[in-house]
Amino acid sequence: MSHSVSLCLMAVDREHVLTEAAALLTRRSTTSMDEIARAAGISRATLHRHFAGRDALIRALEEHGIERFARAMDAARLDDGDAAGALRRLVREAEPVAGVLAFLFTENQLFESGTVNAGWARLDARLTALFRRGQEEGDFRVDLSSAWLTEAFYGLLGAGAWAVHEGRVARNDLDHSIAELLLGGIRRSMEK
Amino acid sequence: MSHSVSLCLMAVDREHVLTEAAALLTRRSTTSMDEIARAAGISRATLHRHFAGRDALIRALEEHGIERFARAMDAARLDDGDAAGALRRLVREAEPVAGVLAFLFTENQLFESGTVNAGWARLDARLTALFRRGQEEGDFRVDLSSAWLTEAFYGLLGAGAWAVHEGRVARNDLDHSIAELLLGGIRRSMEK
DNA sequence: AAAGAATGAGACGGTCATGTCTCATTCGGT
DNA sequence: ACCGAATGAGACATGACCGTCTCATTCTTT
Repeated sequence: MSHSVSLCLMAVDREHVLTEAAALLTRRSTTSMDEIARAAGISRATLHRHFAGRDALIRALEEHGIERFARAMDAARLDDGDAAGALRRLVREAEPVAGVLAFLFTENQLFESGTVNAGWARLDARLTALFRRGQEEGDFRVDLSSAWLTEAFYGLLGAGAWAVHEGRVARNDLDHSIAELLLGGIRRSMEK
Repeated sequence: MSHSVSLCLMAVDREHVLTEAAALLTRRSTTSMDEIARAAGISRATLHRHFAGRDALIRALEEHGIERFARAMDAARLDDGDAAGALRRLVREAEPVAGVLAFLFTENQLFESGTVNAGWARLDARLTALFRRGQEEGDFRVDLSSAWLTEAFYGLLGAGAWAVHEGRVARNDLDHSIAELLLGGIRRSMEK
C-alpha cells in the first residue's frame, strides 16, 4: 500500500510549492502558473496535478496563510498578560506571514465570487477581541473602534512587509516599528 | 481655428475618463479597457484614441494621482503651525485620493519596467520632511525613522480607504480614525 | 530486475484582453 | 446647409495564459 508514502511526498511538495508561490505572488500578483511551477522546481503539468488550477492554488494559499496566522496568534498567547504585551507578541509572530496576508487581502477583492473563506472571520474575531479587551481593561483608547484597529493592524503589517521588501526599513526594526507606532503613535509623550 | 475648442473638450473627457478609471481600478485592478470605456460612457475605440493603451492610461492615472496628492499637500500647508496639526490637515485633504494612491502603489510594483515616476520621490520627500520637522521640534518621537513613518502613513491611508469601501468604517470617522491613530496610537494616555 | 506511480516536456484548443483597423454616423463650426 | 473632425460599432489579428492531454522518462517499491 503506497498510499501513505505518496501522500506524504505530496504533502512535502505541497508545502514547498505554496511557499514559493507565496513568495512570487506577494511580489507580483499576476505571476503565471508557469513561473510559479518553475520557481517551485516542478513542471507546469505537475503543478496542475497538485492544484486543480490557479484558483485552487490561490485558495490553498489562502488556507495556508490563514492557518499560519492562526498559529501566530496561538504563539502570541493573546489572552495572557496585558493587551499591549499581547499585541507586541502578535506583531512579532505575525511578521513572517505579513506578505502573504497582504497579498490575500488584495486578492480576496479580486474574488468577487462572494465565497470568502470563513477563516478570515475567525481571525478578525480574535483580533477584535484583543483590542476590545485592551479597551475594557482601560489600556486602549475607546474613541477608535476595534474594527478600525483591526483594519489598521493589517494595514500597518502589510505596509511594513512592503517597506522591508523595498529596503526602506530594516527587517530587524520591523517588529519594533510596527508595534510601537501602533501602540504609542507618532507623538512623543512623556509618560507611559 | 477649432484647435482650442477641441482640445478643451478632450481635456474634459480626459478628466472624466480618469476619474471613472480610478474608481473602477481601485476596486479591481484587472478591470478591462472595455469596462473602463463603458463606465466612462465612451467606446473602446475612443478610449484608445485618448490613451495609447492600457499602459498609457495607468501612467496618466499615476500622473493625475500624483498631482492630486501634491495639491492635497499644498492645501494642508505642511509648513504651517505644529507638525501634528499639519499631519491632521494632510490626512483630511488626502483622504479623497487615498484609494487611487493605494492602487498606484500596488500597481507600481507590477510595473517592473524600472521607470518609476519621479513625482513619487517629490511626494515622499515632502512627507518625510514633515515627519522630520516634527521630530526636530520635539513633537514626534525619534525612535521611529521618518522613512517608516512615511510608509506607515501610506499604509494607514490605504487601509482606511479600503475599510470605508468595505463598510467597516464610517467615512465620517475616517479622518479622525487615521489621524488619531497615527498621532496618538492605540494606547490610552492621560496627557496630551 | 520488474511493475507501477510520479514526473517532465511539449503539443493542442480555448478563452480573454489588447491593439489596430475600417466604415458609417453624429456632432460642431462656418 | 455643408464640411471636417470626432465618435461608435464592430471586425480582425495577435499574444498571453490557462486547462487538458499524451508520451517518454525517471523514481520508487517490491
